Amino acid sequence: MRNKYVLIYQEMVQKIEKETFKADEFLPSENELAGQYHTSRETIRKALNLLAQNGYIQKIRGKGSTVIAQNKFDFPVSGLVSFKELADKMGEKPITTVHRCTKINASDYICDQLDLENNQEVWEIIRARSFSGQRIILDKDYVSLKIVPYISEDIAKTSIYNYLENELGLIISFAKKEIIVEEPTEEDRELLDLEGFYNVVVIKNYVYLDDATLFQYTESRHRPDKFRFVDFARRER
Amino acid sequence: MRNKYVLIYQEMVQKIEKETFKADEFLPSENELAGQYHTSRETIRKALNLLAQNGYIQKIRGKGSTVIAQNKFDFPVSGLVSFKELADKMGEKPITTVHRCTKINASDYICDQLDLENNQEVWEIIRARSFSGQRIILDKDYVSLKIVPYISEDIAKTSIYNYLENELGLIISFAKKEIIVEEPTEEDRELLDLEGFYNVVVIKNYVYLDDATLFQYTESRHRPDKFRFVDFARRER
DNA sequence: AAGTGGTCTAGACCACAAA
DNA sequence: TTGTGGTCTAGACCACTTA
Repeated sequence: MRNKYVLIYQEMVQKIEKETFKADEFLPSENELAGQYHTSRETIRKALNLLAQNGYIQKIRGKGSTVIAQNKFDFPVSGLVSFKELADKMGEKPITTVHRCTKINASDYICDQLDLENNQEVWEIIRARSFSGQRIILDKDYVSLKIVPYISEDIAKTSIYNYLENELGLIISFAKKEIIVEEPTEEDRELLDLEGFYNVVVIKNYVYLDDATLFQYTESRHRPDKFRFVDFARRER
Repeated sequence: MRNKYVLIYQEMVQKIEKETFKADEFLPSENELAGQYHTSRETIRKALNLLAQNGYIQKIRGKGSTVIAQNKFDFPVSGLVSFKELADKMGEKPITTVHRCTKINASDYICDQLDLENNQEVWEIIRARSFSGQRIILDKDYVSLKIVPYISEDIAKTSIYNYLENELGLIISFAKKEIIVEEPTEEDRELLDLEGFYNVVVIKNYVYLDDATLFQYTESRHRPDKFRFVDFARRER
């Protein structure tokens, strides 16, 4: 049994997506919902705040909470998502090729990115992702050996996140992300089908655990025509 | 006098940025803070949740709330920011050139983006942004005439957001944003110093008011070497 | 066992919108 | 005036960490 407010949130997401609650209509008031769910108003408010944060509703003081149209984007991904989760949402079946999955002494650049002492050991995992025969994305992962003592090529082939969370019991909590555009490296040209494109989109991802330790640095290098980033943002007051 | 929890949040942000609370150290417990601020624990928790959402702290059950290092990015902008606010943060002084600021009948494409009936009137504002003599960004704004009856070239030259919020009293609430990479158009080549770059980064922005009405569509077209997007994201449960 | 953060409650008062 | 969402309180119980 999960938290009440999360359950209410999930149920309301369902209702919005199935259009039991339609776009531009008002939800029942907080007091009504509190009655319907046999709970207190503050608990309802926690659920509604989750809906607002994730772009499902807009709360309007004195009036009520109105449902925001979802159609503008078919692909409402913002935040921290593994490649596999993301591909699932897009309904595409990518093929992963593992080019490297070995322990190395971290280069100066990687030490810097992962806040490590010089020459500490890390896992280096390099994988290409293909969609309909085209190699579109190059993922380069670096994970501290202290936190993850072992990774196999098989794991790299399926889902590292699944292994870390379900097998090792690590809890991934937040990430800092940077998106820039770069010239392709030799490695990009070799491992991707760049088809004459002169740039790659690079997503640098710094991933942190539950206890706020930085444990993974990832570069996801995309062919520019296949890159898309979608975000929902509330204005800071 | 603002809300108590916002005041507490702001005060704690100050303390984190001035390193009264240092990275990797724990904050006082929620009960202690409630005592210090002469308030209830739930109010302290609202302030701490704001800090967590914005990447200042990580809460760890059973232990406490630890301060997250800020240094990883000098430019922690995520979300909805006008060009001018953004340039201010970067400490650069851009020059704005207004190429167009006129009423037009919206094209099919613009009607589609703004959810308008055919041929409704909108403001079209096209502006180039120069940094140290280089024209780097092309901003194309479309605003429904129904909501904003008048915009002058002078306003376009300074800050439209300032005009909308402070003069017209509109309250901008949230935005949906999409980032993609495109080939430059003729217009891009004409109005930007592309310096041989073969791509532009396009940020499509759908801006909504307080009452959840869509009122503005903006395309911000960047030279790829000058584009950078930074995000902080918590993993969805 | 003691201290921490996470959830939930029942009630109060406020600011705002609409009739 | 009524109903809405926004804030705040004081207290309860729980799950987890550490000693």
